[in-house]
Amino acid sequence: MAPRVRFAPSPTGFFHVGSARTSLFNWLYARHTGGTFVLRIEDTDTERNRDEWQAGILSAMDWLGLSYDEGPYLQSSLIGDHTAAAEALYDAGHLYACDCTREAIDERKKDAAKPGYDGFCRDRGLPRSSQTALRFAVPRDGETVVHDVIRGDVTFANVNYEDFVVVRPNGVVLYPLANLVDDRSIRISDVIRGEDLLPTTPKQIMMWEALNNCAGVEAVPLPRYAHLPMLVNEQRKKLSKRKDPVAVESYRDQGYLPEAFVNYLALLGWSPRSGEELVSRDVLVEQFALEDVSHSPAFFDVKKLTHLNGEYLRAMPLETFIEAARPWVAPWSSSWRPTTPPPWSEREFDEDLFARVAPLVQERLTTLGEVPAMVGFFFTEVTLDEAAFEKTIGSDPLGQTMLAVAIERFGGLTWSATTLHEATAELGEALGLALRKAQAPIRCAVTGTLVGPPLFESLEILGRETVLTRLHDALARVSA
RNA sequence: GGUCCCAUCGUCUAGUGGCCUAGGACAUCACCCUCUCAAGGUGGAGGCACGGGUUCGAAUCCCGUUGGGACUGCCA
Repeated sequence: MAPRVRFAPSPTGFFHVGSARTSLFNWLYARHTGGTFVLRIEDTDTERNRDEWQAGILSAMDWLGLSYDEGPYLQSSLIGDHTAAAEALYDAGHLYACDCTREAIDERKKDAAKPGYDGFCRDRGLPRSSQTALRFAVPRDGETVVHDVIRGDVTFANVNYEDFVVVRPNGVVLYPLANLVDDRSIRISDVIRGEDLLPTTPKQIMMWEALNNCAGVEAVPLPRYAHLPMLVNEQRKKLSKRKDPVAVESYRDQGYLPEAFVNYLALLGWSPRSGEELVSRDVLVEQFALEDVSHSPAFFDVKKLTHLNGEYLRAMPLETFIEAARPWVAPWSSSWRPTTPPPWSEREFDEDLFARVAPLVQERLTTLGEVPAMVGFFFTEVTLDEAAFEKTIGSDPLGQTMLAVAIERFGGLTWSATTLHEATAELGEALGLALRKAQAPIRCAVTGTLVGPPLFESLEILGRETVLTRLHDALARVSA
């Protein structure tokens, strides 16, 4: 039977790169096997749950192209199932009432050999009330084995587990059971999730099997488990929402492409058998195998992501690139827009002009967010880099001469990149300047900086009038 | 503290007992190309955590040590 996998985020913050990776691996597995990818939102933590986070998850998944086949199911709408399962477990004697307070437990724990709850109420036969939680009676002996697809069999001795709380005094069923009941209801066959959940898996297996033996409960086969290695930061700690730059949305904002992001994420903890690193989504789907997932944690390296992004950017057909850049260069005509607007106005911007400029910048970018700064001088006044001006013009008489002769020569020139190139070379030569030196003051005067797109093509596009004006302005600035 | 997981260049990884003088990619350094900056090309430096076994032979298998991490909630 085709696998059924699920991604079950809780909407308690920005969509996290770790979650994105988990989601991607589930998606890849489903697509590779022809299975079903189910989305379930675990929205039962009313304290931290927020609608905007939920919308954020959906939009980030959409951006990454992680399409789901079923759902989204809302965990909050499945609460009836959770309660029914808890009742069945209670009736079968797997759950018992406990009225111990945290303080009482901690007090007894002081001189106990083992930390955690000591099973104090297990045999007290307390009646259920609004003051009692329900705990799962963990077998005192034996062991539970997790048959993990990635790690092999992992054995846990049952004595290491305390009788954990399953239902709060107010009747709310807690995560370990709720999550498992939903997986049963939705008939999940393969649970692919972060390694941080490996130690709690035995609890879920115990409850799953207990449930299968309860009267009136349909037996459901245990899912296969696959625990993915963690994503860590430079300190080798699990990525933290608080301290690490993990919001997927912020990568989109900076101008990373979804294809590059997906490609990079897939390479964290997995590598295709072909050994290639630039891997299209189709090839990812074709080659992905859970068995090939690595065992050790991976560091999320933005530098490598950035490199990959540059590769994707350069590989794009020009028209695709122009459209991809739209949110950054013409946000007013885009349905989605980054937080930082371009330094020009809608009136100043010119679509056709940008189309001519685009090929000049496409190959020198790593992210789309860099576009506005790189092409700003085409659409608005130059933003002068003072240090660059001082170096090439302000304190350099030859630079000033260069500007003066250029103004004279450019005035009567047939206007093209080639002729501008030749003219500049000749003028420089006459002054004993190599082309790299000769072009610097012109570049600075016209673009404001010493680095940028190819100069002569830029001059051609900018036009004689603008170029001459800027050369004059730069010269005037010296005498001022 | 307890339980569990993990361990190849700085980083992501290839490697499943001989093909390993350990391969690739990012980052880094040098040079080339070049109107700047990129891109590209060429080359360099850089790693099997340690100690025992097993074996004719170990990065690869076993044990131990060390190191790192996760979990240990009436959050999800």
